[in-house]
Amino acid sequence: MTPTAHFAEKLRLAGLRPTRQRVAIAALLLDGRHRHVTADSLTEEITTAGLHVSGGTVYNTLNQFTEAGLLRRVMVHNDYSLFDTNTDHHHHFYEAKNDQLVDIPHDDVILAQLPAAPDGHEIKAVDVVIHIQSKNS
Amino acid sequence: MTPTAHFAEKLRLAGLRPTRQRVAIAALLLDGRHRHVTADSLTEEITTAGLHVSGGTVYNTLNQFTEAGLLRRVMVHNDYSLFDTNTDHHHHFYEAKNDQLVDIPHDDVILAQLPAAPDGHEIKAVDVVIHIQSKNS
DNA sequence: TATCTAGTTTAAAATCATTCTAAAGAGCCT
DNA sequence: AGGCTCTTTAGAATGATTTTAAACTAGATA
Repeated sequence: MTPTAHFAEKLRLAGLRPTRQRVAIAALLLDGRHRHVTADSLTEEITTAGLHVSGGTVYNTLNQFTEAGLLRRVMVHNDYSLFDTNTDHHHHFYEAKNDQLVDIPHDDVILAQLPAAPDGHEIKAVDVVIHIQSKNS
Repeated sequence: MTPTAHFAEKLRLAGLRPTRQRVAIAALLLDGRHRHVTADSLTEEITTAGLHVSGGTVYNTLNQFTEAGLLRRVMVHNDYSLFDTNTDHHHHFYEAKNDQLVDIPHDDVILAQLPAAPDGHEIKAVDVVIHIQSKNS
C-alpha cells in the first residue's frame, strides 16, 4: 500500500473524505511521531514540504482531526491552540516562560482517587497539566 | 475598618496601588465567595453595581490580580479567559456542551505519584481538569 | 494644603488567532 | 461522463485582548 493510500484509508476510517489537503496533513501529522503543533507551525511544515493549503483549511483540518480523535487539543494558555499528535492517555509539563510543553508518560501520574462525576454525567477525559519553572527564577 | 479600607489594604499587601477601580473590583471579587468570572461577566457586575470601569482596565485588573495570586486563571478552552475567585488548591469538572465549570474539593482528587520535574525545574502548580458529559448524549 | 511624579485609567485603535462567506473545485456514486 | 454533495479557497468578518497616547490620581513631599 502506498503511503498516500495508507493515510487515505486512515481518514476514511475516521469518517473523513480523503481530500488531497487532508491526506497531505495526515502524512505530516499522523506518521506516529509524537509532537505538538499549532496552526502556524503546521502551515510552516506544509510550506517547507513544498505544498500549499489555505489557512482556513489548516484550521478546519486540525479541528476535524481532533474531533475524529486523530489529534488531541492541549489546554495550557489562551494565546492559540496546541495540538498533540499523541492521542494516548498522558499528561503534560508546561513551562510558561518559554511556552514549552513536554509529555509525561501515562504511568508517571497516578490518580489514586477520582471524584464521582455529577449526577447524570460521566467522565470523558482527565487532563493533568503540571506547571513548572526554572529553579533559579 | 470600612469595607473599602479593608480591600485597599488587601491590594496594598498584594503590591497593587489601591485605585478606585481596583478597590471596586476587589470588593466584587475578593469577598470570599467562590465563583468563576470572565472579563465580560465582571463588566456586567460592575455595571449592575452602578459603576463604570473601562474595558482595558477590567482586563488589566484581572491580569494583575491573577499575577498577584488573588485570582486564578482556569484553562478549559481558548474562547475567552476564565478566572476563579478560589485560589486554594482544587480542581475542576468541565462540561464543554454548556461551558460549565464546577469546583472539585481538593481532597477529592489524590495524585498518588507525581513525576519529578525536568532537571533544574520545580513544580509550581498542578491543574487537573476532568471533562464530563451527559450520560444520554 | 499645594505640588510633583510615577503609576493608572480611559476611549479608541490595533492586533491576531480563528471562523465565516460565497464561489470555484474535487471526491465518489451511478 | 454526469451530478450531487462535501471541500477548499481567498478574503472578509469576528471577537477577545492588548496597545496607544492623553488625561488623571494616589501618595509622597514641601
